[in-house]
Amino acid sequence: MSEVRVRFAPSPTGSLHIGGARTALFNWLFARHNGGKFILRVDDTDLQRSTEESMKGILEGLRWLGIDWDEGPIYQSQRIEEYRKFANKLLEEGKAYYCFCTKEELEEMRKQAEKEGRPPMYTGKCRNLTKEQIEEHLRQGRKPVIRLKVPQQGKTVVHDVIRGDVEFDNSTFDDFIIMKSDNMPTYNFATVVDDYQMGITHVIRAEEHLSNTPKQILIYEALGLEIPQFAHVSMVLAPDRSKLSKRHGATSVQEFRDQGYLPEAIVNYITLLGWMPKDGEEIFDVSKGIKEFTLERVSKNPAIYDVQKLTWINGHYIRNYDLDKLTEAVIPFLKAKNLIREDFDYDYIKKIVSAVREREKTLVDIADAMSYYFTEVNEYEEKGVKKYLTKEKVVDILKKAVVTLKEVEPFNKFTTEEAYRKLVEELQISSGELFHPTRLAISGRTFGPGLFDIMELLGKERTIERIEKAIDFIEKMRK
RNA sequence: UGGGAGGUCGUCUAACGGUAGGACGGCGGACUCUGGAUCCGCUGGUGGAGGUUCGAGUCCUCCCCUCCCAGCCA
Repeated sequence: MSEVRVRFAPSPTGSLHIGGARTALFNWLFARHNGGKFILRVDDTDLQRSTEESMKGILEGLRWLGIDWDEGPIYQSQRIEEYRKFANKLLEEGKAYYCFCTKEELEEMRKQAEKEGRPPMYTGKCRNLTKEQIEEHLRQGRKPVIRLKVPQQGKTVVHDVIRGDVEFDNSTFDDFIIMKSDNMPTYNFATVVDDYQMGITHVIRAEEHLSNTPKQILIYEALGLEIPQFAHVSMVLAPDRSKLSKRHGATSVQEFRDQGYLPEAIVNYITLLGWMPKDGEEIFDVSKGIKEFTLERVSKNPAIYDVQKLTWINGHYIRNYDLDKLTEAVIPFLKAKNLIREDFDYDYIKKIVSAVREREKTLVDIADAMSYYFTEVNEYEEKGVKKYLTKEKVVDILKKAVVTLKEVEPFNKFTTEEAYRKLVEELQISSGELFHPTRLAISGRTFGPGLFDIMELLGKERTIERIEKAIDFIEKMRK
């Protein structure tokens, strides 16, 4: 058995969306599981739509996810002579031919088929041109495409590792184009030449290409090349079951990254779209995926991605990440919110992250939850105001809290909690009557880390100052 | 119109022809401050109709639904 060689071959015409990332990941897992090679190829023969920016984004997204490639990126646009060489071989052997049909002629065939209720197909009009006719057309400066001569009888069978044998009747194919009139290859042709020359053993890709596969097999056969194994993984669909597109909200790896998802969480989640470890445990790290991944256990169903489940998984990773690593990950989000500049107190941020991580599910949420440690509290949550700051005794309670806190030394979560509980007893009130207004005063919010954690992190001075400010607010509100 | 693939709780995914289970979500409860964290409980499914079989999510037939391909895009 030769070495496993698989490839991921994105077209640089858009972002790396989660469906593509999932396909790349399955290829990568398969390569790593089998001690083989993962090759990155770039299908950039659509010269009009391919962009450098898109290419960069895809590479960056793969790197960020940790999907490293062993060879490449190999650009199709730099291999045009290879495709032309193989096309000429087919021409010389009479297995392909020039077609001079104009776009208008092709359109006419399409309309005729529609009128007769047939599927649109090329009629084979140029299939049997004489050498003289061909030369005459060329002399006139007409630019032909090259079409493969497709056998008109028999079946082509795709032996799919995931789905089993899939049969196609050759009569359903026309003589499809392999080289365009601009002398660039079509997708099906370039793919065959590349996969052969790169020694690809398994073509693992999305199911949308299953219907293209018999055409590729016909090309392999015409060229006399050995056919790789195919595995078509199911589509990842949008929540409305259509193909992923921007109207569905975040779909790309970059967008999820910008929303504060961790690469490990995304990798864990997208692995579950069509596969699962034997023990059924859904949180696992990538080494376990590498150890257990096989194509035979890949599901055939289309999958609809679920942002809520991804978010739940992300929360798990946030709670269990190495604290320093998590702090480093949060810092760009703090900067994006202008909460910190270049000279920040790393240890202080780390302490807050540690307090905040238990209750948040994305890095954006964490940064948001940290804002009141860095900026002044100028607003209070409206529902909190109504619920806690309109009570008759709240001002007296908060004034007494200030007096009490001024005496607390050292000022940490234990001493503040002890002082607060003692105050609750003295005043003969419920804990809530003291704790809730305090939380709102010092954070502006009704939820968050433990109250005494917040106090310790803010420090004595700011805690007291904010409570006093809230007292002012309440008194003004009462006028 | 032709060809191809699929169909298990709302979503993802398990189940040698032999007990339909897990997770997320939703609902409820517990947490001597919150709850948008955590823990516990509940809820909820084999698209439909036949057939084969002692026994069908699983095998067969028909119907229905969804997706993909039929671009000189990939």
